[in-house]
Amino acid sequence: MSTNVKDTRNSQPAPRRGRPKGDRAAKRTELLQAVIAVIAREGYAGASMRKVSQQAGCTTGAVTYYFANKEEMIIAVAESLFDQFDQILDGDDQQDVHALLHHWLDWSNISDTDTWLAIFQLLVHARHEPAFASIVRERYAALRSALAAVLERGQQEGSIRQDIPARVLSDQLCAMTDGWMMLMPIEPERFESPHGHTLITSALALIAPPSEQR
Amino acid sequence: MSTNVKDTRNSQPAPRRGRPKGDRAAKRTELLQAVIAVIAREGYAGASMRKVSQQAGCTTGAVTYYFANKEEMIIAVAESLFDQFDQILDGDDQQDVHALLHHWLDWSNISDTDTWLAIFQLLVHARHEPAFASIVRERYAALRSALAAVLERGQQEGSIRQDIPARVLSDQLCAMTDGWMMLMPIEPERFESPHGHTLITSALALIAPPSEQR
Amino acid sequence: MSTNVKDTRNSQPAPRRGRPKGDRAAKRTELLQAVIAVIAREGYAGASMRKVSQQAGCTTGAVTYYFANKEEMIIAVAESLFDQFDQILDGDDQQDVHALLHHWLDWSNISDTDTWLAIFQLLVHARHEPAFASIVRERYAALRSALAAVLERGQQEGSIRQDIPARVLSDQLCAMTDGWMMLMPIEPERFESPHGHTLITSALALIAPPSEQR
Amino acid sequence: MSTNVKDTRNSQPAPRRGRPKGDRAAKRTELLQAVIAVIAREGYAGASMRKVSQQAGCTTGAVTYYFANKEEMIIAVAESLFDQFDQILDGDDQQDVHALLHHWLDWSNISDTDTWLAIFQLLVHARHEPAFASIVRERYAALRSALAAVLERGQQEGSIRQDIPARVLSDQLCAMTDGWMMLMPIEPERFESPHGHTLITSALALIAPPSEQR
DNA sequence: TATGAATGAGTTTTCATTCAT
DNA sequence: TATGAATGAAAACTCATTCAT
Repeated sequence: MSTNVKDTRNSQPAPRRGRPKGDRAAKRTELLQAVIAVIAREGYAGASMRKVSQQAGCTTGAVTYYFANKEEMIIAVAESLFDQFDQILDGDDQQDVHALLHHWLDWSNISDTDTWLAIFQLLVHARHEPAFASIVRERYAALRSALAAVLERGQQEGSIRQDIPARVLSDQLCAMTDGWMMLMPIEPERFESPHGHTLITSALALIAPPSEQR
Repeated sequence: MSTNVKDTRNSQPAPRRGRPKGDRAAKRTELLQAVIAVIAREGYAGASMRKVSQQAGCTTGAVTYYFANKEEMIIAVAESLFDQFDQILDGDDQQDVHALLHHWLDWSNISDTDTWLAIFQLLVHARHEPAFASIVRERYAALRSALAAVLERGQQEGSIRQDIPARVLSDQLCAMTDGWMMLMPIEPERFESPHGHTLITSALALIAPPSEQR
Repeated sequence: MSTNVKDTRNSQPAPRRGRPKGDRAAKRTELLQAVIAVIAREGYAGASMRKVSQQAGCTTGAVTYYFANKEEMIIAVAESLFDQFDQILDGDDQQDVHALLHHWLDWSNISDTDTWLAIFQLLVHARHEPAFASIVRERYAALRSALAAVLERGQQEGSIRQDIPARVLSDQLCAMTDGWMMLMPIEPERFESPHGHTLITSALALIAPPSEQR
Repeated sequence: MSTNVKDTRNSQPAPRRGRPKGDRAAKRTELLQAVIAVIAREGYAGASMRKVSQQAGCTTGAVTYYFANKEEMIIAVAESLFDQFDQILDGDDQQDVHALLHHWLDWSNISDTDTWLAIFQLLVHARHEPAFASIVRERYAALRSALAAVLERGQQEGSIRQDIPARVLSDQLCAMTDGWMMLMPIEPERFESPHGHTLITSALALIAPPSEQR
């Protein structure tokens, strides 16, 4: 089953520059985007490999050719999703704490909603996909750490309350956004402005120092 | 396959036919508990009616006898879950705000973890089960309102910060607990004491009035 | 299974006059009508015993109590249908050949359309219900004979063409009405007046003596 | 169960997987023939996809691979049946009215009885398969029109009675053959020669001009 | 490298039938 | 008599996976 056929993959002619067209990696990325789109649209339970192939406009054989099995595909998707997630956050100006938080909290700024929806779907099912759960643990922990670092800087600057450790604040904020994401597809009106804006403002108020409270 | 537990099930005296003595409502409740257990254990996607029947120790025919189809079963489970959830909250001493919040936030107090896990699984999939989504909207909104009422009382007593409307605070706390529930099965160690206790304490600190902050 | 319990049935208190209320036979007849209604509405393939019990407003147990199994029920229905069919025809003034034919051909005169629809459904499936096929052979042959007798009388009176044996004419007319019945549910507009009337008139023209033709 | 034919099917060399050489259309046609055979043998109600797959010597998965669902399969069968039916009629010498009628009426000439039996089964159930009913309306109307055209030619030639419109005559003949088809499986002896021949001869007599009648 | 026909286990659902009450 | 809970086989359908081409 796991023959050595794959070894020949490394014997690509030469590392071409730019986006390698027709390349294995490119096609794989294309398929991963299709998977993400399907998960965002149909949910995790409804994401069959057949639908993925239809979304990607290719055959079922193509999907199983690029991914040995479904588990491998899901894991690849998870990694890809966290990569995209990291990029979204890395694009931020890391100097300004409030800007980052606004960006972090304000999903309306986020170009690709599919990423959010899909990652959430996978987070929920991570429990039953053990191989994928460890990825979640590692990468999600990294995200929380990144946010914690920003918050700690804010605490030093005096713009974030200091009575709660940055790490804990980070955990709370992450949990809160996860909770929002869960209800967003069910009650979208609650997350559109101006109501949605209130959530962000009040979240910032929660973590502001006492001097800024009335 | 995973365990030989099933063998003990097959050694039942004999598959009895005909009209049993038990009443319909009791059996229905029993089946609903089986569904909840399966969802909590296998997740929503893995909750097939076959597994439910095995969990309940009956045939698939029996399950479809009590529930016309899967959707009806899921809806019945949703109602049952919210009922259980309401009971958990109603059991509280409604006078003491902090006690309620402790209870609300401290899942270690909650006897039946299955209820939490299953309700969360259903919340996530409500989006793709329209008939069920409306139930979630109504009943979950009621839960948030109940919490908001308690928080408002706390604000009048001066034990809850007053710069954020009680309704918004309630939304934030609910989102936060949802976010915790999501990660709990993946990283259980983060939610056991003493670490878990820190989460509750800090959540209470977040909503405490500024005078209590340092 | 076929215990002697049924023998006690004959020990009814006394042969009451009129329609025996609550009697076994009455209930059975009631159920048969329900079966006929279901077959007419849902077709043979869709006529499950559950639907019959719902139609009759009783339990599934009641149906299986009155009919040992489905085959027996279908046979009972077949007999009942032919009985009703005979009654419809017997009600006719047997003197007037054309009146009978009109009645025979004009289903709009027939009070109970269900009888026609159900009997046709059963005729089609008789082939795969051997026990029922023999009933069809006997009773349907009797119907054709009755029609043939009327036609023969018409031939003697000179109102029916004589170049074709009455028996054959009867077969042709029966086949024709069967063919109409088949298409009636699919293309009802073709069988409503005035178009439907044309069919009857022309059928009568087909069997009229040559002198009446132009 | 009824016969041990199935045992010989299990002794196939080995259930081959993977892409076979045969083209899709050919296999589809093969499957359609299997469906027709099953319907002709078991009736519409008994034509399950499992039996179809057994008839075709493949798995149920293969059948659902070629037909998205049963309705689509039935529709494909209907189209195929009408195509075969058209071919039967097109094979005729269209010049000779009586030859066509003989062919039309004489099913003993028709090689593939399955076509007749299956098409009749579907006609009966068209009522409960709306998507299929429209096909029946269109294609069956086309058949009647074709027959009407031939009859009209016959009327002009003087070989068909002129007191009844060709279109009505066509309807009557079609209804008559449908009625025959219905009883054929139940009382086959009535449709074998010489008795069956009488039916055809007399049908021709019914539509003959009065001059040819005695 | 890529295809897509075919598989077979699994899912929801329906149904005739059985039987303790 | 009559009920209705429960059964178990079969139906339609889905899907991850395999593999000859």
